[in-house]
Amino acid sequence: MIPSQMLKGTLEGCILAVIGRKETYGYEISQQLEYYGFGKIAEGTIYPLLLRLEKNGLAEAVYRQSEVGPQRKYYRLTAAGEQELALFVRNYRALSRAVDNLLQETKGDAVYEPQDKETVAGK
Amino acid sequence: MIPSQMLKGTLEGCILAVIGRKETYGYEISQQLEYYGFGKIAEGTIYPLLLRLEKNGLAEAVYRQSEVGPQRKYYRLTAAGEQELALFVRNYRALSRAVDNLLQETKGDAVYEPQDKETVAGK
DNA sequence: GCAAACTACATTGCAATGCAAGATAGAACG
DNA sequence: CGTTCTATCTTGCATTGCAATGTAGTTTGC
Repeated sequence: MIPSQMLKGTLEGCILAVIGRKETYGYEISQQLEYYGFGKIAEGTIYPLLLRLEKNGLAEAVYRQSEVGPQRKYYRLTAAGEQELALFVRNYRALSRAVDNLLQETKGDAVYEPQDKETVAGK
Repeated sequence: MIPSQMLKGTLEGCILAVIGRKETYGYEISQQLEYYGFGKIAEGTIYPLLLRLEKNGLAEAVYRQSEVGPQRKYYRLTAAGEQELALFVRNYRALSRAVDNLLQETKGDAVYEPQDKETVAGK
């Protein structure tokens, strides 16, 4: 279920993308991420991340009443947030290409030629 | 060039993939990664990671002489390392699918209906 | 009314990991 | 000898996902 280390750096961008689509709040974001196949992302991950986005000026928030529970804190992207999102997409594509290049050759398992002889040495 | 946070968790798997293709050593791995589009990965990243792989039984190493410089420490995957690599590939694919799902809808910028009624959920 | 369940947000402290900076050392070349 | 390229390693730091925990409003059932 997607190891946490692999989410580092990616999750922030993904949450920017979620917010960028439509104004939304933490609890809903966590449901969205699950829907998209990220698995259950802990609340202890999401809320601090949202606060960080706000603190860094990438998102801004307003409280609104809910008819079904406590107040919700709705986030939307700032201009800086949209730039950051665009940057994330570029970076993610770059990583994705690199990994795909590599794994593609890994599949077949024998693309590189055999190398020179052994000259063993202790380890 | 690919922010460091985004490499977390992914880099280890990629290095497993590089080693899995053919026995190789740290310095060459760094050149391979650059060739594949990962950018320059610091040596302070690669060598500790290789030591960790060895310590965790995912790779094993032998020293060999080089004709052009100091000794090289060649790594190859253990059986456990190959399993770990296979696991990484599965996890990476899962993440990749999730992000692609999300970004795909982000592109057009207006895939979600302007709702405020529930009727919720994904498209 | 009261307990449970769901919604909703937040904080604390920890663990994993990429990286900068710096050290060490062999080989080749002018 | 000094510089450059090859090659490995260590220390300490910053970032960030997450478990654990706390708070609080709303709804439902007894």
